[in-house]
Amino acid sequence: MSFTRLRDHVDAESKVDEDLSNHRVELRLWLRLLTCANLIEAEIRKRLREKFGTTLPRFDLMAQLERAPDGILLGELSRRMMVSNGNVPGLVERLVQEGLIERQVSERDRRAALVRLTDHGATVFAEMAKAHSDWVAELLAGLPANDQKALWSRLGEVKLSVRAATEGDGDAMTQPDPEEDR
Amino acid sequence: MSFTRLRDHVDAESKVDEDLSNHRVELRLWLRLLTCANLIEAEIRKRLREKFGTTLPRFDLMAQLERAPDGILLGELSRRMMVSNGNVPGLVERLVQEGLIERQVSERDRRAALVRLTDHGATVFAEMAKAHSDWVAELLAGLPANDQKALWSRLGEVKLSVRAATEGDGDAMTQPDPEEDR
DNA sequence: CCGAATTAGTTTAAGGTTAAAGGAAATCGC
DNA sequence: GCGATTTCCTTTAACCTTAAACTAATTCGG
Repeated sequence: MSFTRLRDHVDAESKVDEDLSNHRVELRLWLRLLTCANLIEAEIRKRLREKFGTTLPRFDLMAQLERAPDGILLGELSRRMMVSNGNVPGLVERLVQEGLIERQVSERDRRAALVRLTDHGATVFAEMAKAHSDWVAELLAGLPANDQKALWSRLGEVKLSVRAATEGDGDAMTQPDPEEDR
Repeated sequence: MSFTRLRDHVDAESKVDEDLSNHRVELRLWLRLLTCANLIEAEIRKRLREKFGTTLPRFDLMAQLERAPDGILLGELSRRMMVSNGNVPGLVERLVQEGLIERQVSERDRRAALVRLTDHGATVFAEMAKAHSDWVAELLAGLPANDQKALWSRLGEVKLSVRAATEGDGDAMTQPDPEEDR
């Protein structure tokens, strides 16, 4: 993805022009962030397909289950995956068909259903997770470890800034971060 | 999105353990990068829908056209948008229906078709681009300008690292960056 | 208790996304 | 010229995604 432009000039002194120059910095930052995320994500999707015949959403779903050995409710799953509720049943159904996960309706609350990895699913996921980790390391190998840490910290500021700016604007679903992103 | 885990321990000295600790750093960086991109993108999608009744892909397509006043070929469009070719005709058709863009088959090469913004499309896009720029500035307002610049630079390294790692592995389509991301 | 509100999940319609296969026009090599 | 190749675009099938409407079970307030 990509977008926008803005043909304005910086180094002005009025409030308005200061704002415009800020826009440019922020837009450029956002566009580059998006470019990086898209490049990495595209490569991971491609390799998941080629090496494992699976997709990123399926991998992501299994990753959530791997962390919840006792099973997890569909609603909680959609929250952790940061996707809408309606997304989940289809995804779950496909993984059940593949024998990688299993569904179990709760006895106590017959609306609720727990999903968890099957033994086979756990085995398959372990392989994929290893490969995934290696791929990410490979893709980011060009950055010195210190730069990686610095980047991670600054992205923490980004996260806070965005969360602060979107809080309460109908943002009912405050999304949890992935476990490794704390 | 989110994924992966890795329950390993750092501070070892063998090559293998060093690698594992590197994985953790890189994974954490990637997951946080992804979280940030998703948070921002979700908010922008939401506002485009609520305020303008449109979608991010449509906005993105129009942004590309806005930079190419003489029109652009569909293939070039798909390259700049970083989406596959098959994606474009449907998107173009919807925007043509809305009267925002126009298609014109080339006289010289009857395979080729140029698309460009209509006058109405240009007007509408200008409004949206202004709002979009303001939104991004708002979302990133929590970061000091210096941090933004530092982040932008480091993300440049990320981009290079990923490009270097994916070069030649069947990566026929080396994607151009968005204009503001140079 | 029992009606109202809440909660868990599903379905639906519309759209975005991809890889792969295919059609049509232009170009290349001889 | 003309067959092979390349290029531009479209179509297809499968999947992912969302918001919104809906079903069903549970809980809450009297």
